Amino acid sequence: MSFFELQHIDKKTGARAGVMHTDHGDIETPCFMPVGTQATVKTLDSQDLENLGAPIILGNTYHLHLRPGEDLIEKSGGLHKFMNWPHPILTDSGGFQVFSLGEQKNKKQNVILSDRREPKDLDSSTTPLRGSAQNDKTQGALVKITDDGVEFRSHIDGSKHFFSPESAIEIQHKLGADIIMAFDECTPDSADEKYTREAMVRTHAWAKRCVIEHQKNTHHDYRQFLFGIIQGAKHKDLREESAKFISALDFDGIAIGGESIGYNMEATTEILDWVMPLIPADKPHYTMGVGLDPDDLLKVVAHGADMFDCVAPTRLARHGMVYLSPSAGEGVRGSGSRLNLTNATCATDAHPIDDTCQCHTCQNYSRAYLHHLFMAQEITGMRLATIHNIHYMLNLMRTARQAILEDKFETFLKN
RNA sequence: GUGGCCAUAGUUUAAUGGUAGAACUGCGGGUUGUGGUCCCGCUAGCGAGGGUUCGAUUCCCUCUGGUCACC
Repeated sequence: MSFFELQHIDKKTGARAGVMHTDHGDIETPCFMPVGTQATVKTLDSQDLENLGAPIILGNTYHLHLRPGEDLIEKSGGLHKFMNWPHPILTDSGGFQVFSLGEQKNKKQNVILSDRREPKDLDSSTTPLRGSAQNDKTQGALVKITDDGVEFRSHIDGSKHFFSPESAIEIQHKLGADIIMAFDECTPDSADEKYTREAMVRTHAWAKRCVIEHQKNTHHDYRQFLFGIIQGAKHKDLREESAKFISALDFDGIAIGGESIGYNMEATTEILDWVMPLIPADKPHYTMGVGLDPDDLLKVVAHGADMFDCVAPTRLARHGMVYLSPSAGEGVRGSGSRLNLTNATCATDAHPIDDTCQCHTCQNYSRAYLHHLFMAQEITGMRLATIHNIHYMLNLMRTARQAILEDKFETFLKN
């Protein structure tokens, strides 16, 4: 059986419904993938995820390599057995951390290398990303990027580490996820075109090396699928070149990465318009980092995306922010598409978060109770809010998929 | 009972003879291929009374409350 099966394309919008077949189960698309960086979707355990019906979750190579280490996880029987999750898993390669940890360091040092809101022209080609080290004792640590790979410092203890395309794939083989990602470099949008091209060419060379390394995989008796990642920032010519290059390699799926993807939705949909016609239709399309707002999922689905992940539903939940469906009227309060449970108005509100929601949290608990848990900083509040937000995203995708199968996705978008 | 010291925002505190600054809390906003991290706004204060002074949160007196020492 082939890995990906494209089942239907919505006649009006082009939105796709399909299914990915893995040896740990099928994943119906479009699908939202909850992020479980350190072998756990924060505050939840595998039983919670089972109850939510999560088809697949993410893990992160960077974090798991640093702690507890891929060797221990392999000895434990792989990620699935280690975390007692028998269903599909995807691991990110760690390439994004080069970008994101560099960003965090920059903020700590008040060095503006890349301002996401108002991009500025910077000479990034000669300025290595300042990296790692939330620990200021390791101040001055740099992420060094060469054609060989990336040298970086651990955010845990400041120790030096090195990722190459080969080692990133080898680590992911040991971790044992069903879907693994090529090692890429995510360039800031503020980088100039010269540097962005250099990074893209490097990412392409790394992609080829990842494919070669992946062919040596002998770690498991089940299949691991490898996805390539398109880069090129906001440059149309680079994006098109990258889409063609990555599509020509022997990848099982195609991802679209970059700083804008998921953050700037206008740019995201424009980039998808550029690259989608160049990507094979018989492979799944993964937009990395999309899902800050539930509507964002629908926007990229309408542009041909099949899978996406975002930390927003879980991170927002831990800060008391929960999603509200458009139909959550009926005496409930909340502005826009989400509600802050820590708001004083929730203190005496006997309603659930969302009267129309079928999740465990909304079926059993009031806003007043959840407000209390957050004000008292009780960890159960985070868990219950996380359950709600994950349910919201998964449910949104289930209903979207149904609409696509019935050629009703356009009207679905309007409601 | 006597003597000393103290009293500034809900809390802990800073400065000042020309109407007070911060931290935490509180209220609200933000959040990318995850830091339960972090960031940004806002609200909120001179214990009471009297005196000196053009003007007192500041100097003086009394009261009230707290605190320490001694008896």
